[in-house]
Amino acid sequence: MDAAASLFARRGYYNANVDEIIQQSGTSKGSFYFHFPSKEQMALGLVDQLSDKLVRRLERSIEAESDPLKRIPLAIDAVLLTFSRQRKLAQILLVNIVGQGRSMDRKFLPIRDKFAGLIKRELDRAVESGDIRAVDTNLVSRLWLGSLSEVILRWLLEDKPKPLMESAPEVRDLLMNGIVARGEEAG
Amino acid sequence: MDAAASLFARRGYYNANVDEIIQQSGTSKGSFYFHFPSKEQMALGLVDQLSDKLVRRLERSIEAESDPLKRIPLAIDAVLLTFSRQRKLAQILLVNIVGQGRSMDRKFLPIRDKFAGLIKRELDRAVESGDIRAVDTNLVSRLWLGSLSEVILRWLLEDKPKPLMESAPEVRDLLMNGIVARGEEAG
DNA sequence: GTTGGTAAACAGACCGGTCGGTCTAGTAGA
DNA sequence: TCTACTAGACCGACCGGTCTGTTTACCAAC
Repeated sequence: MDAAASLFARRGYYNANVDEIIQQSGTSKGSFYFHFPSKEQMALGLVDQLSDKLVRRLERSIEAESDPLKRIPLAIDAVLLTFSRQRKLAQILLVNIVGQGRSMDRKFLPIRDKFAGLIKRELDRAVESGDIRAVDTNLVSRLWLGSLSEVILRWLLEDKPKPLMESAPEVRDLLMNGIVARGEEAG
Repeated sequence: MDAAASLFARRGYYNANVDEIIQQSGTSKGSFYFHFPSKEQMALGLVDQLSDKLVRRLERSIEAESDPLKRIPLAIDAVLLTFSRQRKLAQILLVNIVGQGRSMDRKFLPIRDKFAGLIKRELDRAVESGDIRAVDTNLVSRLWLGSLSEVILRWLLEDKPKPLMESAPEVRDLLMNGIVARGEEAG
């Protein structure tokens, strides 16, 4: 029951025990283990599903725009906006996906690839069209992924976080600034 | 026994049980709980200690240089070099510090501040001296922290990671490029 | 130098709670 | 009556933390 993803979001993988998940979703142990082989597999599946949904959402948010140099900031905004409206999603996809022990972390690695891949594809488009410098898009996509993760992570964990969207313009500009072709300007 | 920090590095906080830590360090339960009030406090203390040591190390690596525009890349290199030589340290400080449940994560937040603070101080120097644009150093320090974390995290988790230092020059340039004053050039 | 006393430090058996996961007994629908 | 699914009591392993000693270090008194 995906509704019980809240638990993973609120307490992390290890602290969200199956009994609670069951209780929260109004079902039972028997039911849970009929549908999922194990807690681990269930978590893996959940994360997979959530990340797919997010990637699709981001792609949809930029499909209307064809200018690579506009698509990228659009996507950045979409990421920040989506997470700022869905803390749970952010918590799971950015925080609770790391630090669960080597083997778990490894299994979660492909998730990060999905996002990095999305960024990379956009960067590649922009490079091809000559709008940005011929950077190592693979590397840049990771730098960006890390940057965005960190900003959002702070927002999630801080006591009195200022609205995430307030930083959006600056984040966008700073990231773009690092890669736009000399002579051009971001924004 | 800090020698048993290896366990945290290898298995993560929740999977490193006290019995193993004890066994690995050749001591006993009684001894452990004589020195530390709890597993949690011990982990917190360990992380604190490790991060302090790293910060000092980084500061030492740039103290000889006074030109802000040279100090920064120097620090970036030092970070990558240190971690590439000490996987354990990286694993603990970058991976196992997140996703341990909300309360734990919150307690670990100050650690990230230490690093972000270090970056910020250097950026501030560079802004003051006019070497870089008047960016929001607070935000940039976080973007950079995230970028570096992500790059190192991949390197830690990937199967056949290429040497971390190979990416160093490019990471350095990309980060610098985003902030140097127009007309100047990084590196 | 030996004794005795004290407290810091260590050892490891043990406990109590927790938590994935299983198992048997159902129930609903066809 | 057969199958898909649900219920929830139960189990066994695990694991932080405690408890009861025992050792070690140090020091004072004789």
